[in-house]
Amino acid sequence: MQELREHIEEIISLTDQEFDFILGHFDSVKLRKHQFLVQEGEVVKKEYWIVKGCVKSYLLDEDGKQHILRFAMEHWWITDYESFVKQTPSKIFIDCLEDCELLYITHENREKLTLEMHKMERFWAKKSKLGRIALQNRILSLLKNSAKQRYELLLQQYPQLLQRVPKKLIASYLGVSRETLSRLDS
Amino acid sequence: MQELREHIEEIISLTDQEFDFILGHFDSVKLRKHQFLVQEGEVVKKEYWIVKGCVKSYLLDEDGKQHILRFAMEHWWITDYESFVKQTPSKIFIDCLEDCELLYITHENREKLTLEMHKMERFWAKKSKLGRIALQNRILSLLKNSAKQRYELLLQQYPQLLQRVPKKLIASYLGVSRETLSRLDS
DNA sequence: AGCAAAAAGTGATCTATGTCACTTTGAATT
DNA sequence: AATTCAAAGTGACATAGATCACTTTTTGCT
Repeated sequence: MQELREHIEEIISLTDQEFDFILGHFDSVKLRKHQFLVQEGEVVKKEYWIVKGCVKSYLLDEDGKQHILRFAMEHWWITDYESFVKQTPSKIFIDCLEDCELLYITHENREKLTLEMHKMERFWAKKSKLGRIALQNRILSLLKNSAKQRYELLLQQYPQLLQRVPKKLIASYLGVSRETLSRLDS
Repeated sequence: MQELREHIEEIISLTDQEFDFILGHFDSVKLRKHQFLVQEGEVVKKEYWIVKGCVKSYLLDEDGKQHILRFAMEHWWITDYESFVKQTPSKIFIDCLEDCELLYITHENREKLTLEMHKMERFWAKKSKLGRIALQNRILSLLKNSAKQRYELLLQQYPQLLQRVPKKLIASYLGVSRETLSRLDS
């Protein structure tokens, strides 16, 4: 898992032993397209790091309509942070858009690792701050930009996304109907 | 500043000396209605904790239209986290909706205190996690709920808000025009 | 390759919300 | 208390986007 090491070392630097120690707190799992990482109602015990593949996290409303919270792909972390942090039942689903290879750390191991290794506490603190900033910017975009502008910004920021994710899901992420997105094409 | 102590002790517990040590890293300031905590373009050096009063943070778009990011009042933290964390120029403004009494900690002192006192690192990590979760839920609400539902949920969650904040600002926070909000009233 | 299912595009129509212009109400300031 | 300014309400109209129904294209599957 050289890739995970590089990922972590973008924020903190590690010796070989330290990385082995960290990795010892993770497990790996392969899931196929359509399998779930998280289902509504469960108390989420794992945070995932994507080695290979692509997933979506979403909420189902009363009418069974799906609202995409976010996508995640290679080298992104994903879980339901509300459930994971508060240890309360999840309101969302996370499932695979492609066959996936994942690393995960349990809530317990993450707490342990945080205590055992102060650097990792700093790593996660930084990730949490950056995650918050990203969400802030998404809210600003929802308030300020039209559907078309949001679409263009998304394409600009993640050009690969369109190659991997059906447009109807992108529409949902942007908060518009798939028909509207279709007519937006620029 | 007994109130700040109580606030921090909701998450970690402190001795008298520890709290004094923490408080030594803060300063206080009084600002009058319409004065700014943060202005667009500056690199934000302070995080504020509101002792008394109420502020808004917002972005001005090209047309000079104001988009409210959030409000904050007694016992809430506020700053532009993007600018504060990354030390880049802010895109937003924060100003007082009422005369305010504020405590603040500089970026430098916060870093220092984080290093000097591990408990406070944990406190801020927790705050950051909770802040992220709140933003996540706001996004879900923007995607899932109608303007009317969002308004009703907001009133339910912060009934005091309407007493203190003009409706046109609440409209902006919800992402609708003030006329629409006016016609929504239920 | 051949079939079934999902995704994407599109026309017609409906609806929520925005915009503009104006009035009324209320709050702040001298 | 009088004057001024900001907030809130409202009618008329414009428009972005939703919804429904149907077609076309693309993509899995066996």
